[in-house]
Amino acid sequence: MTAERKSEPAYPVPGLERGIRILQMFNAGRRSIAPPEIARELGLPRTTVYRLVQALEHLGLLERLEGGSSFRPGLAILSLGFECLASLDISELGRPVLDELSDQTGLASHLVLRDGVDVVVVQKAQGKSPFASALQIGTRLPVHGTVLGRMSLIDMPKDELDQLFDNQDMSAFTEQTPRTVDALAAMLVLDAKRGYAVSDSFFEQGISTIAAPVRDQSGLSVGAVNVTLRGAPSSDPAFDALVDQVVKAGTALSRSLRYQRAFTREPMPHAG
Amino acid sequence: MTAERKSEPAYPVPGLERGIRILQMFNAGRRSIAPPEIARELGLPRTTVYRLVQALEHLGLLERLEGGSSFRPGLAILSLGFECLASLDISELGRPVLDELSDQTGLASHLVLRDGVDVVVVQKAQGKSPFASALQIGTRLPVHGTVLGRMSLIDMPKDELDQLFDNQDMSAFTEQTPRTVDALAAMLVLDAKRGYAVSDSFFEQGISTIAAPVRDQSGLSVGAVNVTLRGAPSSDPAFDALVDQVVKAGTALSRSLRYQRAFTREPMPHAG
DNA sequence: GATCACAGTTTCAAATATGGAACAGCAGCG
DNA sequence: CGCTGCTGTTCCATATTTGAAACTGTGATC
Repeated sequence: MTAERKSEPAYPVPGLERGIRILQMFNAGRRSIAPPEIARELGLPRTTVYRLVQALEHLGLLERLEGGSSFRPGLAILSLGFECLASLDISELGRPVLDELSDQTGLASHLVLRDGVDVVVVQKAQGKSPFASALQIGTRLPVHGTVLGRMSLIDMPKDELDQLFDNQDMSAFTEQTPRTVDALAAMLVLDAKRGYAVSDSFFEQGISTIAAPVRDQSGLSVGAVNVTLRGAPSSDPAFDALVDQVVKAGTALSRSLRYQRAFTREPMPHAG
Repeated sequence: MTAERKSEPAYPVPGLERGIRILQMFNAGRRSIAPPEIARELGLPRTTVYRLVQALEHLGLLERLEGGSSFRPGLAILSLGFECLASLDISELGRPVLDELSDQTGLASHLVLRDGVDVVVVQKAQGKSPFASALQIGTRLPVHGTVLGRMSLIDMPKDELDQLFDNQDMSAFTEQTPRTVDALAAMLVLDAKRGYAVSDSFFEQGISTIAAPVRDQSGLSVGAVNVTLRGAPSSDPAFDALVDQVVKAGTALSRSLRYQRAFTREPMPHAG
């Protein structure tokens, strides 16, 4: 599911990798898991799973569903550098921009960053929109199958694209999903020229999206911002205004990012 | 730093535990760490640390600061069941309540849940307050040294308190911090009677807090809600109104929690 | 320029975690 | 009722990870 980095792990730490894989099994639709499921899905010996689960529980990363032997994520998850990610420059600086975007449009807005062949939701705002956002912080979406993903890719040279999707499956979600890197690249050319992208119920049915790129200090797109709305955006009378607002939010975010990232080196050299 | 669970791990998975400890070294004031620091602080062999760090990088949990060999948390952190925690009942349901509280008071507000001898910030709202909240989601605060913590404890029987703090150090942050369980218990009696707690620059200098308990379906306090303000709250002319609003938010959150948790068992039994 | 301290990497024997096998407890089913 | 399949747990030999030692490179200090 999650993008694999390079192919070979160099030096293995199986205990660690497996424990992490267990935690990664949880998502918005999967809030509790029992050990046998883990063993089956990860292809691990039962004994090992019980040990891992015990260790994770001991660390507070898993909590036993009362009574039973199923587990859900524990609060200690939030101690895993998340506090750090939450204060991540772009995420923190992005907040006001997203808030304003949502306020002005009355729509839910999201900021995503690309991570391999996924984009990850790192910040969102809901404003006073009647419909809550469908995306949670931390949600991952396939980069090739969403406008948010495509906006994150528009500055990537073709050879890097090839490399990125080498051996990656490009499952089709709808008929419009590109199934080859070439098809994707063709879409990206258009996307780049346009400077924004619109999906009529592209990834999720009934939810449409208008997205614009977010660039870092090097001027290359590293993520995207969007608003989500019900129904077909192109039929919305305020469509052009909407696009304009999203694009503006994108450039505002890019500016924050450019400004900030230069100082990301060693904000607080630990005083040994 | 983080609360240890039970004393003995039963069955060890050193690789996992150590990897997790590395990730836990990051916090709001510690955004990047170099391997030698890790080795020193965790008391691990250098070789081992390099291997662990490599494994974590491979998993996308750490990112190499460009050029150097220091690391910061990677976006894959957000795949560790965090999406699940983000949609955690109380956290999700708490949002509107916090938003309203911040809107009405113009102050930053926070929702914390108790986890061992810490409380963890699981949700926050800033409203249009001129000063941003000092607390990040995921931040842990010592339960005995903060009003948020004390509000989370007010329903705990003395013997459980003793057990909880058995072998836990109760460092003093200010002169008012209770240094023994007995002293804490005495404060809690008063806190419980009052139904809220106020700190004049208690934990952090210059920042004051008004907190109220949040109870689960069993009627016992499991967390707390607060607003933070600059200066001394007791001198604020709207003090009584503020307290009232915070307490109301607390009971509103308690209601959501009571309502929701009953269904937390197996929301989506995986269709193996 | 020589010396020292530290960062980063590789090797390999030794210590350790791992997982197969075996057992008990339960539920469903013929 | 006994059989079968699944879960949870314990034990122990073995295969694996681990970490001391050794080596290189770099930068500070004398």
